[in-house]
Amino acid sequence: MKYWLMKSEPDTFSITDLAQRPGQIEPWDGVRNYQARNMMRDDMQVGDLVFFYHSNCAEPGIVGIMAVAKAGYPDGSAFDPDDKHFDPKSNLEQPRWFRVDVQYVRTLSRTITLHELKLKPELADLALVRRGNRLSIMPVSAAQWQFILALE
DNA sequence: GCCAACGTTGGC
DNA sequence: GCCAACGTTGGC
Repeated sequence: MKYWLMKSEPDTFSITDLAQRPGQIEPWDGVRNYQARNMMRDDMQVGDLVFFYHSNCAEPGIVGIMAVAKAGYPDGSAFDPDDKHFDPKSNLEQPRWFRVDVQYVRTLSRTITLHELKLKPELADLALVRRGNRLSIMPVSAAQWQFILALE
């Protein structure tokens, strides 16, 4: 089993939104970055655990845990001309973008803030805290996962 | 709202 | 293949 971290702007989609979805499952679509695409398409498996990270908000940080409920499959939002994330270069025969389904696991008792994570030498290699990082999906090692959870 | 850091696009 | 222009991300 692997561990991941996925960012979302809470104004667009928050951990609370996920918890209120039917079955508490949500397709994680609209990702238009090749590195993130490759991870969803090739590496994320059912049962993998994922930190839910709130970005671009008053208190950026990890707010909850979710699980991969469905491995990578073509992101249909790329085929829909009315969708914000429509991409005319993606098609059914050769889909360019992929998504996974995620399922709510739990909300943390508090937000583990980006500020706090940056202060920990143990997390120096975590992509999230590295300068200039903009990846919206990133791997988390088992050691990093356990360390972060122990901060809760 | 600002802006640094990236990623992508497209002319050449 | 280079690189300037442009668009986006996301902390602050």
